[in-house]
Amino acid sequence: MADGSSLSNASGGAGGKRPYHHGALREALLEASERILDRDGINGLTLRAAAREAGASHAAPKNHFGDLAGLLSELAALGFRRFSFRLEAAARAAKAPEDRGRAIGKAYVHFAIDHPGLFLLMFRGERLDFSRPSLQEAMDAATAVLAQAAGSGKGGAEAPQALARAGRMVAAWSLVHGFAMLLIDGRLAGLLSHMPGTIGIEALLDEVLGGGR
Amino acid sequence: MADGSSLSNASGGAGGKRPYHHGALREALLEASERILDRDGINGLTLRAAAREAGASHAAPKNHFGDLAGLLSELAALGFRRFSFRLEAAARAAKAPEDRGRAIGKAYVHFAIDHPGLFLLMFRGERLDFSRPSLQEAMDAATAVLAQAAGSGKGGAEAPQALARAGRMVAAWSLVHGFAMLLIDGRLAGLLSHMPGTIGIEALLDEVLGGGR
DNA sequence: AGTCTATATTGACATCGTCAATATAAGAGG
DNA sequence: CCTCTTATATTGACGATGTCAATATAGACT
Repeated sequence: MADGSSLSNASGGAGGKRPYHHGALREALLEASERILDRDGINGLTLRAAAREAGASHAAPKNHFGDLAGLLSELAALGFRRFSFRLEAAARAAKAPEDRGRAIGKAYVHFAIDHPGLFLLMFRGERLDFSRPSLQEAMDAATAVLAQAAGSGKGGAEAPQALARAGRMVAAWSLVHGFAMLLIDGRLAGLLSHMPGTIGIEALLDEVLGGGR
Repeated sequence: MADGSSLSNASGGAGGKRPYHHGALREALLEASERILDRDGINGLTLRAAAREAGASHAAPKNHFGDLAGLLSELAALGFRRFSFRLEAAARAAKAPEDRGRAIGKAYVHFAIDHPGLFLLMFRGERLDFSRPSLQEAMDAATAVLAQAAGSGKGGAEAPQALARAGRMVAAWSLVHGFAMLLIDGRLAGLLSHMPGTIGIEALLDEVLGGGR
């Protein structure tokens, strides 16, 4: 997943003459896009920048993604697949079943911390094209992981029960999502700097996740 | 606040000849920007579009805001001031002190629902210039309202107490912020459509806010 | 009056997304 | 092997955008 060494066969070589056809330009563009996202933020991620970083001409992305929204959507889909993977891994790693929710919540926030640009891209609908099947599928899969995690207690389908279950699930989702968003946007930095001693994000996150226990 | 009639003195008049100097171009640009934000979303809000909508030349905003980030930041500052006002009004309207937190939470989400574009602009740091004093002040004021609302229980300044208090405050903030963000981004639409009967956003929000009681 | 300064316009440039036209390579079918 | 077709990539162009420099205008101040 983090490999990518086998994909770039002609970009940086000393041979100098790139073949007219890249061979795996789609993957190269996605990798370049993620690199740009991490380095320059989402505003630096443009079609032309991605093409440049991948060593292609400025209009090359059109063949593979059609559109800027297409490139961003495929990248977001990739992010959602990784996101699901990490959430599931965290759930599996939790020993006791009652620790699962907390473990998933921590994995949720940690993913946002590790990949802030990607996370923001995934959860900012404006620039994405939700009609893309790959994005739809990846999003649905991630949502399913979250729903399954929060809705562990089995309940009937009657309205009041359903509302209560949905409320618990959305509350848990909102809690971790809001924390991640506020943190990524630097909204908690001032608070943390005013805290005594060496209280960091982890302690605060533990407190936030553990408060409802 | 929603007036603005007295500011546009020469834009749409039948007289036709605009004076070289607008007289209140700064306010006109801000009003035009908010109109564009509501109509076309944040991607449609450009310097030139704002100038166009205000009936000025394409470089006019430079004199008042210097920069695109400047215009967006002033608009965000305006949003934060309105935000604080509504949160405080909600806190005042709450009869019992124990209802205050819930009232502020609902006001928080309602603000996001009423002004999604503005809310996203306010809480997306990428395009803002936080070195602007007006934005800083407006943000700090809003944060103070939230902090005061969540930290009603007075506690000492020792580390463990401070951590617990910060945890409660951040948890409450994260909960409403995450709910607002997910809702605005359409992430809860699928969930709501699958709910039986006529369960709407309000019921779900009540459930989310009441779950911790 | 005259001058100064804030305000607004015009024109230009680099960059961006997107399209049409063209070029190149790879594979299919003879 | 040789054509023909198709997928892939490049080039050039266009309008839109942010930003800057140069210029124009009008109100303020002396």
